[in-house]
Amino acid sequence: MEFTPAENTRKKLLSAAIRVFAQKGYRDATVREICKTAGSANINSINYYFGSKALLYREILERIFAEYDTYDAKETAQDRPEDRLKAFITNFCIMLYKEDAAASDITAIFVSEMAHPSPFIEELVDRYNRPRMERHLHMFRELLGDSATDDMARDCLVSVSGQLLYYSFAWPVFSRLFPAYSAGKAYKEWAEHVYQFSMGGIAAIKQNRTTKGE
Amino acid sequence: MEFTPAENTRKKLLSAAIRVFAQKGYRDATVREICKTAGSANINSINYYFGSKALLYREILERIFAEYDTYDAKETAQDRPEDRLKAFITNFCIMLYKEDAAASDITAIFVSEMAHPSPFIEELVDRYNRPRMERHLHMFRELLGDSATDDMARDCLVSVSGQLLYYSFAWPVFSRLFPAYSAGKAYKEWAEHVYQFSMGGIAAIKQNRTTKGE
DNA sequence: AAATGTATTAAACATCTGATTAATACATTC
DNA sequence: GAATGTATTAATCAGATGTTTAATACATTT
Repeated sequence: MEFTPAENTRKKLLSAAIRVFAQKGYRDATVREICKTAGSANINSINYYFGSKALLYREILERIFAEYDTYDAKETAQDRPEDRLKAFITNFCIMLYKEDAAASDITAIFVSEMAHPSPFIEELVDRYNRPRMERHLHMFRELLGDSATDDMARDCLVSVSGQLLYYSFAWPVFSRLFPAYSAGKAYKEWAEHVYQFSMGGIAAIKQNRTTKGE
Repeated sequence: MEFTPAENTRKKLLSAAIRVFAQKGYRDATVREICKTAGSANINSINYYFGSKALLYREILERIFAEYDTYDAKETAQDRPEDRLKAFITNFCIMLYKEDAAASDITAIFVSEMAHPSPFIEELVDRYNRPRMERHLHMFRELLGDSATDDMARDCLVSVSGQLLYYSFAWPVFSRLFPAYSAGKAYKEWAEHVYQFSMGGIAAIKQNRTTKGE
């Protein structure tokens, strides 16, 4: 399958934009740098192919949705809540840290949205985060047992999410503290640790609740 | 104790800058908005009193160091590693989430530095993060027991830090998912949860290591 | 009272950025 | 082969931003 020259330029702009947006964030990424990264494409190219910088960014977000949706099936296929938690953690680590530059760039954009939201944050939350959050809350209630409150499930969700997201946004600090650590190499061990740590944490919360309740 | 008019203007500029930097980040904060927030101070004021936007930002970072140093004593005073962990978690939650606008603004700047570091990041890591990291690694090795490796201690440190920092940087997403949640009101309960969850997690890591090792 | 130093204001400058326009080259179609 | 539509380039615009300069007001000192 061949592409027209135009489609090639468009594709080059898209992957260049993903890289630059991931490194600089939406605001700090300039159309000039994106065009330069794409291989000396003209400044006008972005407006020609995408309409504006904002619409280019929007199209990239669309690709994030599509990419992430493919991971959901692996998670929901599991029966036992422990296995769903394990799949959730593993998938997230793969998405974030596997040595596939494209994938980790996409996630960097996603994390960048958290810290400095663009005008598209509402849509992103509605389409990506909310449905997953509902699923995960249900999963934690199963893991915590009958005496679990909604607040407990939410706190556990935050505990796990916080661990998973740490490297993504604290990397500039962490990498200076542990120069030898490579997130790309270690993501399997890290996923295993998060699972062990979280199962222990959930057990402690569950037991604490049971103790208090009797 | 009275201040000269100049000192008043300088102080007003400083607190206005903290607020604006916290909301917008270093790059997106404009000197014009800072001056406006300070009460219609002239645009030139920042260059007059601080030399430049960058030097103003640097002075604010200095204040963050001073603020955070005051919390260290409470933590290191504890004898048992469990109590130090509890103090570490509690202090962090107070710094991050207590309903003191000035403190939470300072933390927002700190977190913004993590995700999108300014040229001052090296100094910030050296002066603030590294000494604390060493202390905390030591604490986790104590909690994990003799069979603990450096990697285990580091992973547990990340697990706790990730939980603590989650709200700070994921707030734009989280607040849309849980509109009723108030980080300022709930910081005590959150600190208690992180402590329980983390002690359970540490126990699980410790036990897993012991099981494997025997 | 004059002189000096500090504080404030207003205007302008230089740079960067997203967007637009006009012109040109290329390919396809009729 | 002319006409039409697509792709690329170059030049320019309008707005925002950090900084600088010049002028003015105020306070203190001599």
